[in-house]
Amino acid sequence: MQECMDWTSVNFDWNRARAFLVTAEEGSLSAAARALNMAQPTLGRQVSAIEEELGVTLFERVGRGLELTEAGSRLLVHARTMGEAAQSLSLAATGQSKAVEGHVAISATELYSVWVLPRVVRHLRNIAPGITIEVVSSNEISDLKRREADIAIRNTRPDDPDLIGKLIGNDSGTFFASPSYLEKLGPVSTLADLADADFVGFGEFDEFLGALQGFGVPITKANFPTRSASHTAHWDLAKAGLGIGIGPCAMGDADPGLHRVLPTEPQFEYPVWLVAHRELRTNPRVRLVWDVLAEMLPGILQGTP
Amino acid sequence: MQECMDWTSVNFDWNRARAFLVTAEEGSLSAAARALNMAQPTLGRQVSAIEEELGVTLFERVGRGLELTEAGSRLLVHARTMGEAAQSLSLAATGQSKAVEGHVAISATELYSVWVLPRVVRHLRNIAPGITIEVVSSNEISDLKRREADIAIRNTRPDDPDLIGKLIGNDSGTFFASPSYLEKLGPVSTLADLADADFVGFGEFDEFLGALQGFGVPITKANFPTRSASHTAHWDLAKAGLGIGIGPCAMGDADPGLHRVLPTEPQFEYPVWLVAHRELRTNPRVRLVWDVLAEMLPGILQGTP
DNA sequence: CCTGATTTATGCAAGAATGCATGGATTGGA
DNA sequence: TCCAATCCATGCATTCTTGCATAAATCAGG
Repeated sequence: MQECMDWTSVNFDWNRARAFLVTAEEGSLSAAARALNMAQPTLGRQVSAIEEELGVTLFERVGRGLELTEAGSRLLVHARTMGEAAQSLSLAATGQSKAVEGHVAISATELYSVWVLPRVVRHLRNIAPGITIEVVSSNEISDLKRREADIAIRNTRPDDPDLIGKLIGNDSGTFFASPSYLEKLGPVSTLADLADADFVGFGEFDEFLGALQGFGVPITKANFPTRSASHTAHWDLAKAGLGIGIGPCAMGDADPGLHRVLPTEPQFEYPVWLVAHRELRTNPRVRLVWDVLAEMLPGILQGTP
Repeated sequence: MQECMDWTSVNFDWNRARAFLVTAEEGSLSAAARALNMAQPTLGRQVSAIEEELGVTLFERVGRGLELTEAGSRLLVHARTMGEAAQSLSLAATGQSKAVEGHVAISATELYSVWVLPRVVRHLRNIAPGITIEVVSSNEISDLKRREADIAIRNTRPDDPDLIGKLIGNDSGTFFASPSYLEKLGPVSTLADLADADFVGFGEFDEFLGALQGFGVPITKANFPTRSASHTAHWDLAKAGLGIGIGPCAMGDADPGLHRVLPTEPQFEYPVWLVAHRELRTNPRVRLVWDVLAEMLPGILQGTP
């Protein structure tokens, strides 16, 4: 243990680093000031101050608005790490705070319940021991207004004005099948080669079939010898070699028991929304779970565990 | 790109996080105040402020001195991440600063020149494009006073009062040999089994032999059929299967062409010092290289690339 | 070309953080 | 047991930062 560390290099004003970070991310001093609930001149002075303190020009004053210099973008990555650590610190702190105790129910589709939520819940248990989590696994659009869940992960924008939503990003799904079935099927180079393939169906049958045909997959009802209303069952049936299934790209790619039928096609894109009661957002423990979900979901969906 | 990010969780006072970090690392408010060139009451108030801001008690006031609470230690890891990022930011900034341009010569032993310095130089080239680096590879104790090098990595504490030194940590070396030679040698379970082994010698012969015998290795001059004054040549001779060589544990463990002769024995421990002119420490570009070395060396020596 | 909206920069008063000096408390050793 | 050293907490004058109001500058669109 080195007792006498040299702190001179961390002796600059960290708040100015924060000013630099959110100014760069938001794109302008005014927007950053709004985001931080501060006055715009304050942020401008902080940015100028850190520029002088570090001896580096971070932004080029080009007309209205600022533009990152090359040095600024190189320094921004470190400011981002600081920001992420600050966010983690803040989240973990509100978790440790004895004020947040109680129960939070998260609703998600079946596949998300087994694919993304376990990690999130594990992390939540670490940073907020006082919170108990309930996972409501359902393919139905869970009714938040009836308190079946406090937070829901959905694939559509919420339309109810009482609900507040946050767009996390886009997830994508594609065709997967077990290696054994792919061997039986023979080589597949285009979607047209799937005319005689077996598919494992799930959910609303006609809607599903229509979507596939819209993508140029030449299939009919005869291509569905197996079928389940449960998405997890559908997934396991595909894994058992009974045909081609559909699931999130990141989930299938991470599963050694499944391979993509085609490397890139087809690509089903759908948005991922976090939804909650507008009033519940102010509840500290729901707010904590919300923030942790918003922090972790993008990484998980992009398949970077 | 999500345009409207939520910055509320990074909206706390980052300087207070810094106060928390160095107070925890230094162990007391007074020591932290000295390290940061601040007054002790200031730091005390900042720590109290962040405790109230986060709603978490970070320190237990126990007599004289503070003691981290459990929540505090859990939050400290995030503060450490912030601090490391802040240090990287600061270093990269002084590197980008156009003030630091010129030449810096680093002296190191032959093995360190090929094992640790390449990574450091690569990193330096990234964060400080204006600095050119010269690696002075020499087993001799390079004379800093004659300007053969600006910074030296040594294994002894500098005794000259004009030189300033910083202890990086301890490195350790042990016996390595190629798989082919280990097979030829047969099973080895204790140091006594090495009485008939071939060693590759290097450096001062008698001193080397004495040190080995002091470790309880039963060898004589007859055990040294091969020998080189160059440490890198000695290393490559061992890699070529000509006998047992000695080198840093982390370096040998990372080399697929070499295995340890014995899993833990013998363990040669030696300190690693960074040395420079006292006056040169104030030179910004030398200071930058010094700081980067101090930051990277511990990780490299412990074999965590 | 001109207008309106939006941005960055500056002046000034209020507020907050800082440093110094000091008091109170605890530990370790003579 | 007492003393010296060390540490944390508090009061107060000073310095620094912040926020508001406003000016100057730039871009988009009619």
